Amino acid sequence: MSSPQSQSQRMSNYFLPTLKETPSEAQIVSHRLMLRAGMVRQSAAGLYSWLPLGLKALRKIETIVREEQAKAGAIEMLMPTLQSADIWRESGRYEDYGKEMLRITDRHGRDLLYGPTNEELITQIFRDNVVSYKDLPKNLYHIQWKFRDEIRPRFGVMRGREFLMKDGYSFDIDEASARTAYYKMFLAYLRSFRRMGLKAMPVAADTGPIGGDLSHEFIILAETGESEVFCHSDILDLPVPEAELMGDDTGDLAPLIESFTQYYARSDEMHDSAMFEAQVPADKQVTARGIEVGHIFYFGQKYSTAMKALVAGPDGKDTAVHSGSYGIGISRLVGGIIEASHDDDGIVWPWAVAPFHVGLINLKPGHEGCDALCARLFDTLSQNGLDVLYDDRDERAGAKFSTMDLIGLPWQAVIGPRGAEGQEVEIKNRATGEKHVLALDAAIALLSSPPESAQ
RNA sequence: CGGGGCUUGGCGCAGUCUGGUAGCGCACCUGGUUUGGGACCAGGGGGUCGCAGGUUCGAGUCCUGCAGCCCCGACCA
Repeated sequence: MSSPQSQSQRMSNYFLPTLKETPSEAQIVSHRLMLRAGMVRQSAAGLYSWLPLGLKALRKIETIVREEQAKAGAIEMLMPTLQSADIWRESGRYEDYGKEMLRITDRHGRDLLYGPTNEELITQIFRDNVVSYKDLPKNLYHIQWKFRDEIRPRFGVMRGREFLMKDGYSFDIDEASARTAYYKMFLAYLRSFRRMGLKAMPVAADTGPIGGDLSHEFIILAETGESEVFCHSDILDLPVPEAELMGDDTGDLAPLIESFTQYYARSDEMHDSAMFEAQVPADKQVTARGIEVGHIFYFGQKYSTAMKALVAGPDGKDTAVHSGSYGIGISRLVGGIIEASHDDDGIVWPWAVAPFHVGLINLKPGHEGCDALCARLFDTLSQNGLDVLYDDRDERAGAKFSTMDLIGLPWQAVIGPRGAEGQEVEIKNRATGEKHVLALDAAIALLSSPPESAQ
């Protein structure tokens, strides 16, 4: 009964194994809630199966990233999870990477590895297929599972060993145009995180051997964040520039970027307290905890030189391309969003990444009036393109309310015998707890857009 | 990888010190009563007690080895 684009579900047909009690291994709130809400199950240290509800949230985040990458001109592709060790030997990282890299030998005795990142592979693809500056610039990305054999995986999906990441790579003829590529991604990241309902702050990051000012981490603020961040409070309230501001003529992106980078913002590893005190007025100094959800950096000719990714310039001479890489931790974001948005009763999903928009509760399945009104609401919302999770189980009211609060869908629509009588629906805003009793049409109108507080 | 802890039914736990053939709550099944914030009564199903050795008439319990998982630290998207 739902439209093709809607992914509405009846709970009686769904797979949503919720838990009343928290499994003992989960310590932080997002991990606890993801287990209790039936989003993931752990299969081994740092490895998780994504159950239907968790997968839906993951896919929504993925879609936002994909759309914003497209707007910024990046092109999607897909590279394999396993890579040949040969290209890593070429770049010199096979030896350097250490035990974090999972090394595998196939039946022929060839050395493979489960990719922790893809600079080598993309560089190989690039050099084999692009030979002229006329084909530049290019920005290629993929969204793929990675593996890093962390010494100590923890925090659920926030620091698993296997993780879903969007990683993109830009290729430019010189540093100036590479800088433009970097700026575009900087802005695309701000927009992506804002769409997910997050306040993400770009902080200066270590540029390593390359130097320069082109490396930023994007941090979302959450009390349980892994690192401490120090910033000027104004950076938190800067408006995020719209995509329309970014045509192909991007010569003047620098001022936009500077509107962010002019403020002091650093995580603990780069923090300089003397500089902080000097640059930020006391009443604007913010110290908080955050979770890194993205990292962009320019690495120049590091891989292109080592791996001979050369293109002919206008003068006919070969030069190594200038590259940058741009990562977003997609699976980590699921945990990060929950860290940033929950309460004592459960998750509070921002509209854009909620697994379903509306949780519909039938207080009395089998009651003719309730069933009919629920069916009408379910069908209409679904046909309007909304994702509805319909609790049609034969459970007590309290159990349904608790489950719905736990999984945290932005809107709850409750229909019981009382309301069915008058064709009325009780609507609850999950974030604020605010309730309204509305006639069917008014309820449909309200449920069709985000609750204000979730925007 | 250093330090600490844990492993008993799907989940949370007791039982281990002091050896005697496994228990509680939740969940699940059946029947009944309930029915707007995780109900109640009665009955029921489900566990080679992480694995492998050993001691013993007898091991969840004692000994040895191994594995898995969690926490703190160092490291990281």
